[in-house]
This record gives sequence, C-alpha cells and structure tokens, in this order.
Amino acid sequence: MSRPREFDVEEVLDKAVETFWSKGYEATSIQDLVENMGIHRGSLYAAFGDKQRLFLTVLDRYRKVVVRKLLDILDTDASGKAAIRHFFATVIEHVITGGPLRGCLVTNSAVERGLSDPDTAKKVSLCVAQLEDGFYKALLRDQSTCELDNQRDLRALARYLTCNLQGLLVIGKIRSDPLQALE
Amino acid sequence: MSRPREFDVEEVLDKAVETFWSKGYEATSIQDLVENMGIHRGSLYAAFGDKQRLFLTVLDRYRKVVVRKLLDILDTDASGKAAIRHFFATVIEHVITGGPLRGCLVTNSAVERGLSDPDTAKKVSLCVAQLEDGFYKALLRDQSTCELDNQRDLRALARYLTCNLQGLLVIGKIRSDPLQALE
DNA sequence: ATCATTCTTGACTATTTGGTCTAGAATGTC
DNA sequence: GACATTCTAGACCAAATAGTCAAGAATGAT
Repeated sequence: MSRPREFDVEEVLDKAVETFWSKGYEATSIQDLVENMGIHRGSLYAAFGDKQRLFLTVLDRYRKVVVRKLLDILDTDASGKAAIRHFFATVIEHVITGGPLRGCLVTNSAVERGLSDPDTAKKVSLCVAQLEDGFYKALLRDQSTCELDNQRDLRALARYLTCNLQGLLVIGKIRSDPLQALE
Repeated sequence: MSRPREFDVEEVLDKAVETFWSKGYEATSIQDLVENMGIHRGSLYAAFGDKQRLFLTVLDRYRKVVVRKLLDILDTDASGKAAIRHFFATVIEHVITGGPLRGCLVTNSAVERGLSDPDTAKKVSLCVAQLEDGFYKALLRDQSTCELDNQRDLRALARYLTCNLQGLLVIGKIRSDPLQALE
C-alpha cells in the first residue's frame, strides 16, 4: 500500500545505541545520530520522534539486548555462586573489550540524566531492578541447596551485588587498565 | 593600582561547583553559570577562562573542599574499621541530604566526561587515587594493631572499598529512597 | 498503468550555544 | 583631582543546536 522503509529499524537503532553509549545524551547531536545511523534527518524524526523519544527507545533496546544477555547468565542451572562469578567475569570482559571505556549505558544514563529526566530514571530503575532480581534468584538457588546460610538476607545481598556492579562500571571508565581495578 | 574585583573568587566558584554538580558539564550553559554565580559574562571569562577551564578549576575546588573533608574522616586516630564505617555513614548522609540526588561531582564527571576529556580524566583519577590511599592507610592502621590479618592484600581491599563507594554514589542517584539502597 | 501513500532528501528556521568586544564606571596612585 | 588601570555591563557574533517542511521518488493495490 505504501513505500516500505529502506532501512532496518533495529539495525539503525543499534547504531543509535552505540552513539549514545559512547558519547552520552547531551554530547550526542542529531547530526551525530544522522551520520552514525546512516539515515537522513527526516527519516529519523519520522521513525523515532525527537531526540528524547529516540533515547528512551534506545534504552529499551539496550535493556532487551545487552542487559538481557547478562541476565541470562544469572538465570542458569549452575549454582548461584558460579553464575554470579560468571556474571562479573563477563561484565569485566565486556568493560575491557567494549572499545573505548564507555562503561554501561544504564549506569551512564543514571548518572547523566537520572536527575533531570523522570522517564529515563524510570527505565534505568527497571534495568537495575531486573539485575537485582537476577542476583536474588541466583542466591535463592544456593539457599535452596543449602550452599548459603538460610539466615542471610538475600535481598540485601542482591542489592549489595548490584551496587558493586555499578561501582565496577564507574571504575571501569576511570582506569585505563581495568585489571588494576579488579582486586 | 586598579579597581578590585567586586566578588569573592572562592565564593562564586562554589556556586559554579553547585551548578556543575547538579546539572553536569554539557547540560550547564554559560547562561546558567552567569545566573547562578551572580557575576556577569565578561567577569566570568576574565576570571576563569572558558567553560572547560572553569570546569577544571571547579573540579579542583571540589577536591579541596568536599573530597578533603571525606579524607579527613579516614585520617584519624580511631581504628581503620571505625573510620571507614564513619566514612560510609557520612557519604550516605551526604547523598541523602545533599538536595536533589546529585551524587558526587567526581563520579558524575568520570562517567560523563572521563572518556572525552583527558584533563577531566586526570583530575578524576587523582581524586579516586586519594580516596583509595585514604582507605589504604586506614587499613594499614588496623594491620599494625593486629586488628586485621597480616596476610590481607590491603591495596586490593582499598580498591574494593573505592569501587563500593562509586557504586553507592551511582545507586544514590537512582533510588529516591537511598535507605533502600543501603542493605 | 494509475493512483494514493509514504518514503527520502536536503534546504530551511528559530533558538541556543560558547565566546568576544566596546562602552562606561569604579578604583588606587600620584 | 587626574590618570592609568581594570573592573562591570550588556550588546553582539558566528556556529551549532533541535526540529520542520516541501518536493520528488519509490512502492503496492487496483
């Protein structure tokens, strides 16, 4: 009935993820997005709305792709301890090899925009809550197999791990040699 | 010999600290600074140079005032454990009562500008290194009084605490109820 | 093949950005 | 009090910003 889009939405969205991830929200101009996404201004606005809406869509995409992949590591048959160990090893690998120390889009967005934009804050909170829940469920497995003391407050432990994760992602942006930051 | 400044440099610098702290580098316009610092455009440029140089000066000021105050907590006669406990209690209090969840200027700057501006990265690294060293020295006290096992790698422990601090500051920006984030 | 639809394209606009400059006022020294 | 100096004040500028729009091209349904 009409002319179809010439670009793949998810494909260019991934380019937008990369751009915001590397530069942050404020430092990314529409021009940057146009160039990196490889589509023209008009198409961008037609397909994704304004910068703010695109950014929120980008956050969703990041959660569905990057965060999801991490959550899958925790959601396994292995022991919680092993899963959590694997999780952090992957994050560190991710931070190290993810090109120029760009950290994590969620963490970056929390710090840069969490205060000024409630919509961003909400999406960031969702990601963080999902991670915390992933830790919690992993810990629960260990408690059910008596690998973990029944008295331990798993919610507190999960929050503790989430906090450590955020710290690691910040340190990862500071230290050029991330191995130094490890232990 | 010449007309003296009508404003106190440190006083208006503190206003600049507040502004960058609350809004971040990119989101802060010269106009914001002019309004918040209460001096006029020309005076601002004459006294502090351009935006980038002002920001670096602001980082120094923050380190000398805010970070210094925190370091003093660690540098005490009390046991390392007590000092570190006091330290984190203060940080949390600081994050909670510091107005609208603005976190820590160093952490914020690390995330927002660490990648794109080497000068900022350097100043951020200095702050983080100072904090790590503060932890290290506190731990060293406990090792000398045999409160802490001689076998422990204090440098690793200090880095671990530094990482936790960063995580706490990020979580503090996300959670509207910081007590939730505590344990 | 025609037509309605929706795409792409790039020029366009109003606003805001960081930064400069000139004019005039206030000061300390002589 | 006169002068050199350095302040304040705010108009000014070029460039970049986010976002719009109109014209033409490509498509699918008929």
